[in-house]
Formats: sequence, C-alpha cells, structure tokens
Amino acid sequence: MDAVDRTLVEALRANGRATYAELARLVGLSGPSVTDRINRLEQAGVITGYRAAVDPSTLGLGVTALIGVLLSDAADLDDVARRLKDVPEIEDCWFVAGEESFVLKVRAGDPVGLEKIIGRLGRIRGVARTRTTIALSTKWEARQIPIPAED
Amino acid sequence: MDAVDRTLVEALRANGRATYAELARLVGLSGPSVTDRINRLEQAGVITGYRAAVDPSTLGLGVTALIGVLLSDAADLDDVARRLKDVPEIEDCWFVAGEESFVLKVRAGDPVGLEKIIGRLGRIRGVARTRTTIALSTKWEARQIPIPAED
DNA sequence: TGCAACAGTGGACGCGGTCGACCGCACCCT
DNA sequence: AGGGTGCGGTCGACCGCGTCCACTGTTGCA
Repeated sequence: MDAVDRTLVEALRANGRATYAELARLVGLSGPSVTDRINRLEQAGVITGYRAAVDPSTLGLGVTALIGVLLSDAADLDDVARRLKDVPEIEDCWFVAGEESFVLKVRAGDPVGLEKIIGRLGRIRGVARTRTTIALSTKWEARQIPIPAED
Repeated sequence: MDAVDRTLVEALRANGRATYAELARLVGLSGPSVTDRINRLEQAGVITGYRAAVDPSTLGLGVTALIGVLLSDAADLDDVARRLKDVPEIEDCWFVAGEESFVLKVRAGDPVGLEKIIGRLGRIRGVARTRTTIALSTKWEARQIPIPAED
C-alpha cells in the first residue's frame, strides 16, 4: 500500500470504470503491473467491489430517513440485527453507543412508505421504540474523503 | 425506464465494471443497444457515476460516527452548509427535520481524530452544539435496496 | 559471489467497445 | 389508406484494451 496504490484507489473511487490503460498512464507504469496491483488491492480487501452510483430519487425513492432503534431490556442483539437485515429498505445499519442501539438509514418512496417501514420495525421482537429523523434534503452523500497519508 | 433498464441498473449496481457484452447477454440485446440505454440512463441522471467500493478501515479510517448539529438562533443555513462542506472528513450530510438541523456521517482514524473533527465543527459560525453518536460496528453500509416496480 | 524472489516490461493474441449504415416498427398527419 | 418521420435495434468492421507469457532488472540473503 504505497503511494502508487493510493493513487490507484483514488482514481477508481472517482471513476470505477477507468480502464487499466488509463490508470497505467496515470501512474506511469505498464498495464500488466497496474492489473497486478489492483488484483492485490482487491484480494487484500481494500477494494471490495465496483458499484454504479444511482440517484435514488430517480428510482422513485425520494424519502431518506435516519431511524434510531431502542431495544427492550433482554433483547438479543444478534437476533435483532438479523431481523433488521430482512427489511430491504434499510440501506445502512450501524450498531451505536448511546441510548439507541442501532441507527438505520432507510429509503422510501413517500411518507406513507416510510410509515410502513417504521411500523414493521416496531413489530420486530426486541425493538422497544424507534425514533425517526427525516432528511429534508441531502446536501451530499458518499463523498470521497481523502486517504490518510500513513497506514 | 422499462424493465430492461431496471435490470441494467441492478446489474451495474452489483458490478460497476460489468462489460457491455455481459450486460447485452444478460438482457438479450445487442451490445450497441445496451450502450445506448446506459448512455441514456447516465444522461437522465439515473446513473450518476461509477465508484470503487473501498473498505475505510483498510485505509486507516476505522472510526465512523454520526454527528447531529444544532444551530444557534439566526444562523444562516446555507452558510453553515458551505462551511460544513469544507470539512473533508464528512462523508454524508443531510439537512433534517427536528431539533438538530444537520446530521453528518464522518470517518476518522481514531477517537483522537474524531475529537478534532468535533472541535472543528463546534467552532463553525452558527453551530451552537453537536451531539455525537459513535458507531461501534457497521452491520452493513450502502446495501442495494430493491428498485420499486413503478416509476 | 551466486541464487532466489519479486516487481515490472514488452509482445502477441483474442475479445470488447465503438461507430456508421441499414432495418423495422409505431405514430402521426393529411 | 398512404407516406413521412423518428426511434430503437441489429449487423459488420476497425481500433484499442485486457490478458497471458517469457524475459529483465533489482534487492536481499546466504
């Protein structure tokens, strides 16, 4: 994971469909050696995949919300996490410190859809209460934050 | 935006480096027509780009936190948003309904790094207070949620 | 000094992306 | 009903890219 690798990762974060030839020109190496490095980055788990970035609102998912999940006493964390995974509208799920045990980011088509999701969450065994925060606008999402110099 | 387009979007969300030939075989069309459709999806703003998915912890960004930002009375929303944008560690920024005006998702290398970010946020003009929730573990992130049938 | 391991280079081959020309269909207007 | 138009798709050809393999140069170590 040297400077060349960091450059490659930056370039692929900006454009996941960059050709190996382009990347080779960018870092001043030959094509095969760039291929080697990227394969190694993938196998090391640095690059976990390549995704098309899609605007959810164009797919009819205009509502974004953050939902805090409070558990009942004696709830099984793993069990709740497993049941949360069955709710397809949850895009992100963090286990957090604080009064709330999980924070979820969900997408819905409209407020009615969001209400249905909240209802489903509340019916999960072990979930005591939810606290929903609606995003009125998304200033930005998934911005590329700089890679720290050291490892 | 018909069923074929949805299939293409799903496929490119799963693998952003899929070749047009693969996609053509998948949907049963010729290469050029798939290229046309994808170009149209890009120009329509459905597909906004292609990104390599990177595991932040392998880059030395092991700490994820959600930070709620409370504003002072008479704070200028746009001005605060602009100053938040200058903080590179903020990966997502939503303007939300509720006592907090913004919710941020930030990444830091360690708790000390997070403390520095919180300090910087608190010094932004118009920011009255912040409330930080640390993610102890990420159950999942950026999961592909299904595309609703209708548009 | 000699050997081994590793990273990179260069060339050759096959496949994929791209472009232009053509086709068929649906829609519309008269 | 007929003709025109535009759109979406196919086909074929050319160029460039990805991939594989053999070779090279360097570093580290015995």
